[in-house]
Amino acid sequence: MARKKIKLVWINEDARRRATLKKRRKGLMKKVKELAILCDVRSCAIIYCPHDPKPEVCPAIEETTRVLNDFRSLSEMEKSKKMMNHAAFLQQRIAKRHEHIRQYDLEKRQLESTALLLECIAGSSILLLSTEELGSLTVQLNHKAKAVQERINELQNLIPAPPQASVDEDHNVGLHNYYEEMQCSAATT
Amino acid sequence: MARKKIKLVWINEDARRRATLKKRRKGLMKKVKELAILCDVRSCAIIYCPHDPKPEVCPAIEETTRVLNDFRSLSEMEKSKKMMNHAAFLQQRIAKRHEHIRQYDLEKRQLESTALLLECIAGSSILLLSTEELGSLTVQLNHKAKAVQERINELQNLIPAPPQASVDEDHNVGLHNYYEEMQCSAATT
DNA sequence: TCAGCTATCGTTAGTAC
DNA sequence: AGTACTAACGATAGCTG
Repeated sequence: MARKKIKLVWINEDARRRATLKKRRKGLMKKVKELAILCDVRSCAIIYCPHDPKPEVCPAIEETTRVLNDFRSLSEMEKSKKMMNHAAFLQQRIAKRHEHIRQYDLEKRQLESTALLLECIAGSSILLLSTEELGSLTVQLNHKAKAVQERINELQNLIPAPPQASVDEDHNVGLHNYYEEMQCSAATT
Repeated sequence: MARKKIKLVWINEDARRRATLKKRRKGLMKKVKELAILCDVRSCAIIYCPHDPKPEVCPAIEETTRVLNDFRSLSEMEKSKKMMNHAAFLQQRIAKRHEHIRQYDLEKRQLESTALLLECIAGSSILLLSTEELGSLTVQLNHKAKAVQERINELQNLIPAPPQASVDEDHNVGLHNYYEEMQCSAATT
């Protein structure tokens, strides 16, 4: 989009790809925030950077608390205006039933793709999880993760601990680490 | 960004705001996909449109399966090139230990904000969950959801079933439905 | 590696239908 | 409401220090 038009394919050169990622990530996050302000929509973008296994950038944590604080500071009158009464809610539930039915179709399709995802997690480094998919995968991942963690612990006994990392962090490994662990497990079996 | 520069504030006119939302949402999703392709990062954007309480737009479900299918269709040689061997993985783990330590700090901070979120879920309709936050919330939500579901079932007995929705969908309610249910529960207690 | 710098490109606000 | 158009604007690829 600048001095030269680039083709929409994986950038091979490492430096160029990382520069692009940094620039575009910044631009993307800006646009997410702008949209949230301009149109008052809850919006969130998540980008997992490779080789940077931190939970990652997301315009959410600060933004979330800000939005929630705004709601909290609303007057009680404003709040009650936003709250529907009991009867209204029941009627709304009826009107929404057909919506629900459509939604279950979506859930069904998601379960299918979830099965595919789970299959690939064990052997690939390429992952793209949506919020919904993550939710349904969490339980299954936790089971898988336990077995993998045991394997990791076994392997830990085979290598010396590095000088600057004497802290034993292995008793509490977060979900986002499991991708590495699984690759490790996959490579050893 | 066009005929006239607009100030970064909530757009008051309903038609103009909706038009902007539609255009920018499209552009945003395009950029998310581009970034995923150009830099091979897992990326995801979620936008909740007002008055449209459906699970919402996300460039993930089709994209996920597409990306994974691409990976599957890679030759076995290409796959093995992407796989690291056992020893390399162990060395990589050592190098990444300090990364992990930093990560646990972040997790701690996230737990704090999660507590705030959970508090607000019960009483507000304003939600903005990141992937990580959703992951950690799922377990707690499932407990909450069970209690809410029982309440819903009680209420179901007080209203007649609508003609076009005779399907009993209440035995299998997805996570994304719980927001409504909780509002309902909150309004009735 | 990182932070400017711009030419150039992509996005989009307003408009017309 | 939706599409099509286009002038203007913002984002950014490649460069430089």
